[in-house]
Amino acid sequence: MNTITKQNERRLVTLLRSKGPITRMQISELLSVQPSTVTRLVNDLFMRDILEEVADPERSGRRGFPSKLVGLRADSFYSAGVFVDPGTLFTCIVDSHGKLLSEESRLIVDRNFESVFGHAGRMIDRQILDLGLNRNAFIGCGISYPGQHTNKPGKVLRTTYLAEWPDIDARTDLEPFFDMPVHQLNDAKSACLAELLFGICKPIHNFCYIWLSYGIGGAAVIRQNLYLGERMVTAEFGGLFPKSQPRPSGQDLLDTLAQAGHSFTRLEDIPDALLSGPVVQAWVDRAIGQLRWLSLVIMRTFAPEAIVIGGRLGDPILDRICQELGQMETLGEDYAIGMPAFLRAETDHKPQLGAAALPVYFGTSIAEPA
Amino acid sequence: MNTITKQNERRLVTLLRSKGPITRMQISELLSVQPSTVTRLVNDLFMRDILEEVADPERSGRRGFPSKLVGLRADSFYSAGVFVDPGTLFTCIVDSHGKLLSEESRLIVDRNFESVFGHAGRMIDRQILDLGLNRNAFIGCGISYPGQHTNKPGKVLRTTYLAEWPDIDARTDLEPFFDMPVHQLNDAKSACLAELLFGICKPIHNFCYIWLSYGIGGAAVIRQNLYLGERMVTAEFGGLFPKSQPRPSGQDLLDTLAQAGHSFTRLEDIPDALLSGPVVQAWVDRAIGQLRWLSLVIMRTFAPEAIVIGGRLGDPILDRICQELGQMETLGEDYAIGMPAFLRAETDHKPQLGAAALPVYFGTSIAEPA
DNA sequence: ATTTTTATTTTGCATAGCGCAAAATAATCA
DNA sequence: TGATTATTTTGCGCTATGCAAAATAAAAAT
Repeated sequence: MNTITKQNERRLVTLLRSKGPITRMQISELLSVQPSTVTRLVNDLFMRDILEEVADPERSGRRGFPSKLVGLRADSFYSAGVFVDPGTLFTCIVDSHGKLLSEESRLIVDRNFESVFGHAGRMIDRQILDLGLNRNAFIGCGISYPGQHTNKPGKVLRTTYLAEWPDIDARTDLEPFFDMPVHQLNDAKSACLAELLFGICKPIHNFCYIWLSYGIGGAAVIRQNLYLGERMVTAEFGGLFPKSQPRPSGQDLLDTLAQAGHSFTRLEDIPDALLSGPVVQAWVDRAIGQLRWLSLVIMRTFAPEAIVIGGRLGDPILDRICQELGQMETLGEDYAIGMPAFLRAETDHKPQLGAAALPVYFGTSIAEPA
Repeated sequence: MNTITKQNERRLVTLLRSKGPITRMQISELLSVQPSTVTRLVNDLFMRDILEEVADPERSGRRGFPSKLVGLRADSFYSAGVFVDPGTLFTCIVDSHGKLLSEESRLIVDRNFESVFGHAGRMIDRQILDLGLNRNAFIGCGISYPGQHTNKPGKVLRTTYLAEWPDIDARTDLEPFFDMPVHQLNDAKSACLAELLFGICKPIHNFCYIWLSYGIGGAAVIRQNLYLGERMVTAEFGGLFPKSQPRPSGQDLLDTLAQAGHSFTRLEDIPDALLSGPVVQAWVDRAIGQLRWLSLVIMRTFAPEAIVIGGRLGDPILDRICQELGQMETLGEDYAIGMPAFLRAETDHKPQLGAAALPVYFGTSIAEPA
């Protein structure tokens, strides 16, 4: 694989992903390096087929050496993603822009760890073959599933749904199934990376992600870097809610519906009629109040520019939550600092995109120094 | 001033401050650089009188080239600190280890901004003269006072006590009074830096500081770096408490005592007898419950190794709070990750030390890359 | 049509920083 | 006294990058 290792190379790639194609002069200013350094950097990455020049539509009729835009090539590398829904296995291949090139899903009948990842590996292999891609054009494979990270570095707590799974280490336990570098993060943190690299957060340097799925997860991005701490247990927003009422998770929604006589196991199964009905609406109203409080906590701790709402609750609910939070004038009584932007996640429909974002993030991004 | 600019120089200084004197081999390993690089780095800093060799008491009777310890020189530079208590001006000079070389305080009679900082500048000048120090051996002067940072970069919100003050920018408004680089941060964040550089947190890379003074402030240190975000309004823990009961601030303690018939304006005026009496004890009990909840919030967001308790509430109260929090088995019902260490701040008796820590931090520390 | 002006990009040169390998050093051990 | 050992330094070369001058390709002026 065509690895991007140098400090300034990664800074450049991160910049271009965030800004889209820009001129060499802009690169020079934004990276605080000399134009000559940009030339060498860019030429080197051209030769390695990582960057390309694209026509500048705005640039015409102006004096001086015509500037050309430099951008990331979509086909500079590819990434594979595996998302393990408790009942279904989702796999996909994306290009370096995060465009979904192929996807394949499969019901999980045998929940055994070896069985699941054996299938996942074969599904990825098949897709690479079908797309006619070169295997070593792959920067890696990302694995994601619901669960809370433990203190052990590189391990993810087994979920309640997959209770028989062992604590899994990406390198030793998963790599044999995929024959490429493997990265692993839980669903919330992976989804957050998909927004950062491929979605609505591309231009945003500091944000927090509230992941509303069957459970509630979260992630914080600081200076375009996922904040993991040393134990990966940071920004676990689900655990913050007071126990006086149930936290506004998808599981709680299912429970609420069940109590009203509508039993479903999966969030996707809730019919639209019910989603716009009074039971769900009342639940959403309560959730918005709770999430407003959570947003206050986030602003008092991380104080990000934006709070991103995403998850698997579905568009009707998440859109409304995001919209109503965004219209609020304040988050609390003595809340004096400005309101964050509330953004609706773009990539949460396909959690396998989050998984595919992991190798891109760990393989091409970098922390800016303070 | 003998500035420390190079990346590895700052990494080395940060390392030595954190670890104390260590051998060149240890430096090589801990910084992941070649021994030869250490030699050059260290020799360069020797010549600039920033480092010194100290005898290794443990190293004797062992084979091989005897290793000598390399440490920071106490006199490599000095720093000045100004802390503005609403009623009193505290100034000090410290050496590079944070040892207090001199201090001077003065009641504030004229609260006018120019008057206060005019006095502060002259007090610092006098102390430099008295100590016989060279003015350009100073890395800078730190200014600290209670208040919440605003969104405007480099500005500190004027406190309620000093309401007539304008928003102050360190560079433009304060530098004229001191004739050296000036840095400015509120009381909580400055105190946090004093613990990081001079106090109990020297060996700790990730911690959060709960500052219990007349108000409640906070700060977060991530990988030995103060986390300020872009607006400096991060980790404002005081704003997190539910409004159902008053937040456990010094002001609340004074109010509580006043209601019990004991009126004081300053926390230092509370007599010991009262501090060990039932009114204060009951207040502390309530405070511990509230701070336990705050600690849970901190662990769910920043998930630091340690939570540090400091402020101006005085030793009897703060010691007890810290001790009781540290003995708890859990922070909440479904709290599954390990307990943080609860540490009692060492430098909070002298908030001017926090101010003096600012130039040291901004002038010699560095963020480690992720 | 040619020259000038302009903004952008590239080239040549110099230097700082650091890795690698070999040498030097100062102690203990045989 | 010489061998062994751990640590530190020296010599060499490479890479990344800054700086200044040159080259480039367009518009504007002549």
